[in-house]
Amino acid sequence: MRWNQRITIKDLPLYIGQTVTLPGWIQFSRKSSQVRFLGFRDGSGLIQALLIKGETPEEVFGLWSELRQEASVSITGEVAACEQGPLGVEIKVSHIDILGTGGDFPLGRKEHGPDFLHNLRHLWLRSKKQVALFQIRDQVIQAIHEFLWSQSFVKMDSPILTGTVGEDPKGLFKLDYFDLGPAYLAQTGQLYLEASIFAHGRVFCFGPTFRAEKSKTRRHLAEFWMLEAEMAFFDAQDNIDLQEDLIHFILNRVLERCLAPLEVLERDLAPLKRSLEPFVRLDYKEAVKLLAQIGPLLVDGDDLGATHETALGEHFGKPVFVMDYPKAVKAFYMKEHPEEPTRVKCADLIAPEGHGEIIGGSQREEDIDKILARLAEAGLAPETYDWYLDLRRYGSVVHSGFGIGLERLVGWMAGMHHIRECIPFPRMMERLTP
RNA sequence: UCCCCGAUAACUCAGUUGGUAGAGUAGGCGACUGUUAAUCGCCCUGUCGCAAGUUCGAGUCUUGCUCGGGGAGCCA
Repeated sequence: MRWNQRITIKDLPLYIGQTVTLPGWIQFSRKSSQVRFLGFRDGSGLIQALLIKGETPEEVFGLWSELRQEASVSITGEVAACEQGPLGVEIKVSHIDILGTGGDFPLGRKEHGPDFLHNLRHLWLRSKKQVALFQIRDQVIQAIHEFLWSQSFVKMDSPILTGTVGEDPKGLFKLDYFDLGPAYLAQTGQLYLEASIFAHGRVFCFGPTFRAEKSKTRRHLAEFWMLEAEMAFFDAQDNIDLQEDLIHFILNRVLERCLAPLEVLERDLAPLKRSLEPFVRLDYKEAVKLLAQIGPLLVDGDDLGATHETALGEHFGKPVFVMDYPKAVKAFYMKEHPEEPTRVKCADLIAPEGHGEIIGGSQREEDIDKILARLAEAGLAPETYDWYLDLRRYGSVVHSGFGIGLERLVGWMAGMHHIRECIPFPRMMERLTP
């Protein structure tokens, strides 16, 4: 049988009354005197398999002691309708082949601490909630690609090894690169995307990003996946409109296709549905005024901290764009505000429920002299950016872009407290294995 | 880098004024006619993170170290 003709668990509702053979793993087992139950998983779904005394052959019934959690087995049996379970079917076992034994699987069905779970991440991924979480992550990734490709974006992968320092000379992972001295793991693909818009108009990249910051919070990882998009002839307003449409598209997709995984994770859907409304758009100065009333106080000119973000998210109960920050707290490539030269045309999107900033974006400065001045202020060597400055020398245009932290986005939608669970193998300050 | 908290059975934790450790879960055996974290009975499980100090005596008090958790800053 060809691979694509195999029967898997998700197909079983179509096979009621028929006998099928399925390979998979035992998720759990329970028994009473007359009936024994196996939770059986094959990657496409989870189903309950029954061994019934007097009905199931004795030699199969006698295999019980070997049918331990995470043993791999091939099960043959008749598919029957049943009330319980998401698929509404179960399988009455007539034969079992043991493929691989289970042993004492270290993860039980009870509570475990984060350190223990992360040390066993390679096994933890098999558990029900983790399976649900990565189904959601996968849908988010698919939705991002679908939306952007449907809007004429071209995927232009950016380099991971880079010699140019992106924005922050600190916080970079450094390594030796042949005879050329130090190389760095990319913190952003933005400058490369800016180069690409002149060829393709609208581009994006989506890949791992590395930050050597010694961050120990539930919102930070040393390695995370970032979607970055860059658009020619988009001003700050267009940029925000696009971001809002993209997030709405992803959210609709998750609410359409991920209801079962969201239920497994016990995600309250009300805040997600509320986020289908238009997002709040708040000028930085309005944010300062609002925070003066609702607290915590934000000093005019300072960057927002985590507590400010949480307060704004709680106040509105849906995502909030905070726009046009002070120039001093933002990167050199952001476009100077035409009316207020102390500010830049940027926006961060803050997710509700304490999930913090999930998008950072801006219109880019297209005036080469202003960029040179900003580089000098920041103490960055202009010759390092010579190729980037070429983009302003040859056909410079209005353009904008943004970056989305995938794990933060997934963490918000799935309602995860900590984003370290939202990536298969998290890389943090004190954790490099598995 | 800074602040706070923690480390006791395979896991999650309790452990009183300092007197050599206990529960639940997991595991083993048994019971139970359909279980959903099943339930019930019995049994098993210890370098109390490491090192030093105080003391007749330290899981408990002191110091140092290691590891972990939460938060800040930075950012996505």
